[in-house]
Amino acid sequence: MEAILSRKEQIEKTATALFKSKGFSATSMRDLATALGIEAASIYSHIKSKEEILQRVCFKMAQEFFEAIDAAEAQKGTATARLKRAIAAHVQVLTKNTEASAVFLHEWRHLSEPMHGTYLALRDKYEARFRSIMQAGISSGEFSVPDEKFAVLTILSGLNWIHTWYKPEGKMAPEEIAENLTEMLLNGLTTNKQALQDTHSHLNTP
Amino acid sequence: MEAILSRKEQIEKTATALFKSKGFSATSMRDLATALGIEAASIYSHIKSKEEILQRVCFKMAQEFFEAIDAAEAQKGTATARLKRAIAAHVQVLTKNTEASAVFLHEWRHLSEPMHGTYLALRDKYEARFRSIMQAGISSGEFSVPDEKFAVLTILSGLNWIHTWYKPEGKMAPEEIAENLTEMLLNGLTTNKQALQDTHSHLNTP
DNA sequence: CCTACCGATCGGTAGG
DNA sequence: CCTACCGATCGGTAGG
Repeated sequence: MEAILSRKEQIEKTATALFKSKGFSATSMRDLATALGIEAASIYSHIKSKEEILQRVCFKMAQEFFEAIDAAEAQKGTATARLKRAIAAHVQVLTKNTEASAVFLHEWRHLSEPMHGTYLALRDKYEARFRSIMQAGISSGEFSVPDEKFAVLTILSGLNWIHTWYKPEGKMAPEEIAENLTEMLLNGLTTNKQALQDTHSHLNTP
Repeated sequence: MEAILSRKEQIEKTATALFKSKGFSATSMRDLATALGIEAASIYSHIKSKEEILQRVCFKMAQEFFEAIDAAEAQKGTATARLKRAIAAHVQVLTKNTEASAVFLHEWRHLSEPMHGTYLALRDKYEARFRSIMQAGISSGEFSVPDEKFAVLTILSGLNWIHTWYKPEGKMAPEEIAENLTEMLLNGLTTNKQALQDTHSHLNTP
């Protein structure tokens, strides 16, 4: 199951690991060359620039996320079911590519124009997919939420920290992570929905 | 209400804004000097090194977060009430210092040892405060959660994206943000807790 | 893929 | 706070 990587793919993979751990700007082409066991100048036989690597990683991951949500939304169902599938799909992509996901989520701001703008537009398009599920759930009465955009961003931020700790050999499988997150985000922490009212009770106190 | 800033404070404030927007590594002392209207060499009359600025920002914010949670936990109450206050306190600190918060949350990895280790230890201590509230809530039956550490990190990640969009002049006030987040995290999205069961129904289907 | 090298820029210091 | 400057390192190119 070990894929044979072309030199270009090796460069991308090694660079992704370095970009994640040191950040794009703090990673030099000499760092990358050393990690690959070659000279810095040799890298340029395979790629045009340092930024090209970042572009490839960012847009490859964008594509993966879109393909995953396309698959998740291919089946119909209640908004709840669709949201659950979208979350699971997102978690699958994140856990399958933790390093590339970290770069995708944190290093994109080092893209120069027009790629920087393209990235932001794609991100908004992706978030819009979640927003439309959210709207459907609000219309159908499945969801009750203060602000739909706010809710979507809270959900996504609840998903996007996974790459910071997920390890394939860890005790939690991707499906389990997705299930736990869905449970928390859809049903909340409290055992009964009245519990929160307690914190407002002082309003009724003389 | 405009505080008069010492030159050192001006340097820190300007550097914080640059570190947030460009990242620590991509911000040069010449960038900082230009933003301040002085020469790069002059900065060193006030600070010892570029990293010293980062250290000061990171540990000043750490202190603010601890002071806030100390205040939030000074009053007793149910775990639900304490969690709600801890969330509100965290949101207050985040919204009052969006730029410093961004640096605190994203640029700390550029700290060198031993500060890097100190930072991580402080972060764990802070998370432990939330974990202990979570444990109390589980013991008392207020909370039902798959994994307590997982739940805490999901909550914090749901809070820590706020700095990316919050504007003091925006339509949502910090208290409102805290309330919306608490509502979402404690009660979830769904109008009734049975809704999620629908997505499991295929298990019972022949 | 390497040697040899480029101009630019980096964080920081000396000395006033 | 400035001028003048340091050695180190940067991303990248020429030419093989």
